Amino acid sequence: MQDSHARVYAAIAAIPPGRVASYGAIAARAGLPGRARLVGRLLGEVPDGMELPWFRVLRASGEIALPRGSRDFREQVRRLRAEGVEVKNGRVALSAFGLDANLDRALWGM
DNA sequence: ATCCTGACCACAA
DNA sequence: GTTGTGGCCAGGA
Repeated sequence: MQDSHARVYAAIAAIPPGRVASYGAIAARAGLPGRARLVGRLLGEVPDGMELPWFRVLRASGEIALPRGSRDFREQVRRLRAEGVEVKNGRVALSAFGLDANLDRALWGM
């Protein structure tokens, strides 16, 4: 396993229950700014058994990244709501539940 | 080596 | 809301 992969997993594992973070924010917290796609790729390869709060990772827009109506999509909504995160129309308000709502902008913007 | 794809992101129209 | 553009880069063909 690559060191970068381990750091991404650690960053995801560090999201507290009831909160969410974007792919970009996770990458940044893993010391890999600008590598949001790596996070997405890794999440697609998470083995069923692995203990990881993958459902707390959303797009920068707050949308769930999975296809609407897919089994995993519904699973993600269910698990988020189970810990108090409001999901409206496949989306979460990062301003209310996001860990670093402004981090993405700070990294790429300006 | 190249080309294409993708649980991404921001910015400008 | 919607493109489109450019950036990122691992994996597979």
